[in-house]
Amino acid sequence: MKTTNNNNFNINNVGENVTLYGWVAKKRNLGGLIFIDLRDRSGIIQLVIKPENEFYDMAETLKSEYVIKVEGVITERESKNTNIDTGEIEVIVNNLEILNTSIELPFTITDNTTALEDTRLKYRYLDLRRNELKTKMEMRHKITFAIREYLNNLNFLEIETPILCKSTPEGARDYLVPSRVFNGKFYALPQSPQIFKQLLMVGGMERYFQIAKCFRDEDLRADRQPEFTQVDMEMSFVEEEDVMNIVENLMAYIFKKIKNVDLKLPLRRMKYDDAIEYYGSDKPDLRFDMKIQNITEIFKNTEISFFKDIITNGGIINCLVVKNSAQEFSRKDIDKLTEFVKSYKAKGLAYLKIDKEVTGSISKVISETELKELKEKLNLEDNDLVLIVSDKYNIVKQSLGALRIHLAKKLNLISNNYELLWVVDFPSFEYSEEENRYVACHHPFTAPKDSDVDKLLTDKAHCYSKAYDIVINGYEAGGGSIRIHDQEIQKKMFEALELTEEQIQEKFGFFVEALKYGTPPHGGLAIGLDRLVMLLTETENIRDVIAFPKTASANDLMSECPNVVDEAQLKELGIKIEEKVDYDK
RNA sequence: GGUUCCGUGGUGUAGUGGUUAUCACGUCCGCCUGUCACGCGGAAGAUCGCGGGUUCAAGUCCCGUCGGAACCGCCA
Repeated sequence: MKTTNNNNFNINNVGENVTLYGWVAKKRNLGGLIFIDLRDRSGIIQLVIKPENEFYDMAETLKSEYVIKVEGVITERESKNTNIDTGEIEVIVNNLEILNTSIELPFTITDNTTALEDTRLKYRYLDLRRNELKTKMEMRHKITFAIREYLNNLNFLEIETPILCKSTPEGARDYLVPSRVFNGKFYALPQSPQIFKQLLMVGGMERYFQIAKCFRDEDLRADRQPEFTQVDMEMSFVEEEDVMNIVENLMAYIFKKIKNVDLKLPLRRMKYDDAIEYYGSDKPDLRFDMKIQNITEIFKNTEISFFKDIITNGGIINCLVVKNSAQEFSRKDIDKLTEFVKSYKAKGLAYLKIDKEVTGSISKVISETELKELKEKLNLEDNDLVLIVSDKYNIVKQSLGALRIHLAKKLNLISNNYELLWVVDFPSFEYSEEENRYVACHHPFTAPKDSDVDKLLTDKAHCYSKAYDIVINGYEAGGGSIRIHDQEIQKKMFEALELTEEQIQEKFGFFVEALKYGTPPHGGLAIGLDRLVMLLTETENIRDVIAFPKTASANDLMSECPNVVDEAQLKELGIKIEEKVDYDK
């Protein structure tokens, strides 16, 4: 097979005869002399066709994105172009063949395209020809390749698990696939290979990994697609530190190889409760400081009525201090921030601008003692801005946590470093206001801390689990846990979740059965590959790192899926659509 | 399910209720022998997403709908 690589050539190849294949990226016809930028995956090389050349007329007919084959001689350029790698040379063409033509393009294939994303999504195959996407695809490949390399060296086996699975109503909504053989029955696409990887441990595989496609029928976000890829891992005979150790070393390997960044190991461990307390998030962004500060105590005897009400009702008062920025925030800016925290259910945003004379929403009502204590506790200086939310614990933390990120972006406080950490000691349960009971924070196979096993039934609020998330720059890049391998503890866990014996059998019967046959202690983790690639390619949009992504409403603008199917197809599956929506008009 | 923003030639845009709907790139035609964002001259190209309403008059205002983006809910 002939392969060419335009970018392989340089000044040392002058005089060589070469055969090149590629796309016409640009034609510059000077009327007697034609230059062509020939593009392949590796880059651009300039072709020259002179008037005396027998292929001159053919060259004149070339248009953007025609596919051509040329033979020619590598020659040193008269005038160099420092913008491209091959800028010192050009190819004097002595044979030209048009392999294919192209109709006019919807947008030009260029680095700084003006075309908006929806246009580019519709013609994704053209967008992929642009450097930006091409580089990201290459990067994604390099990352997955490095992962395979690393895990293979650690004796992991790559094993595929089913895509057609059993639906379980817990967690995210399933994508369902109707069964033709069993009318009325459905498969579900996996939300993750969770159960299978644990069964592989029961099956004695000891160390497993998979670059696994996962599916969740939930609404999308800038960093969330309905189908995405996890680097799924599971190991036998491990404890929390073993898993974290392997994964952070894998990360270090990737960061070194891809970005030449040296990670300092071991990575920092932060308790979940602390992450919430100081950063208002279980995925804190540590690239800037600005912790959430608790100032409830200062206002315990306050006369400020809405603070008083909050405290009486068991709420808290917390704040963020924006250093040396008070003057930058107009009343209008503060109003915008208020709207921002309101979208996180906070009732409002009180603020103080520190200066010789303190101003701001509560400056008239705050007592002298309170102000003095506040200044001391927060080390306030002139031109500091104090932003205060008072409400129920969760609302305060969540809104200030989000505001913290918002402000950092707005004020450009975020450093260029990569900040990785482990968030550990997740609670086993969280209270569901809706259901009026405790529900599992993670899946029901997550092992509780050894010291908390006794609390499973008696003190759910203080029961913590052997779960850990790896966080990079404020993104949850991966998460996992040590699983329950002891049947008695598993029974207790089901009991804690108020599952009846029937429900357990119906949902996880085969799995609970498997646990009885000498299940080794095991645990694992799944890395969100798309997010990892996002972070390493420095984009904030998950679509940028997926070859054929879906839009925010889970459409594929290119293939136009999902689509309506044949009546006959539905009939065969025994499916009737009750309300037909006419999507065409 | 909710909130906010967006939709105008192929692409990206301008457009205080009354214009022949702006500009740039691209496309097409002509000229041009060292360009690389080539240059110069000319031309074509738009049911202003769709439907309804208000008005003497709607790209512009209102309602709905479809499509796109971000966020909240959701994502065990």
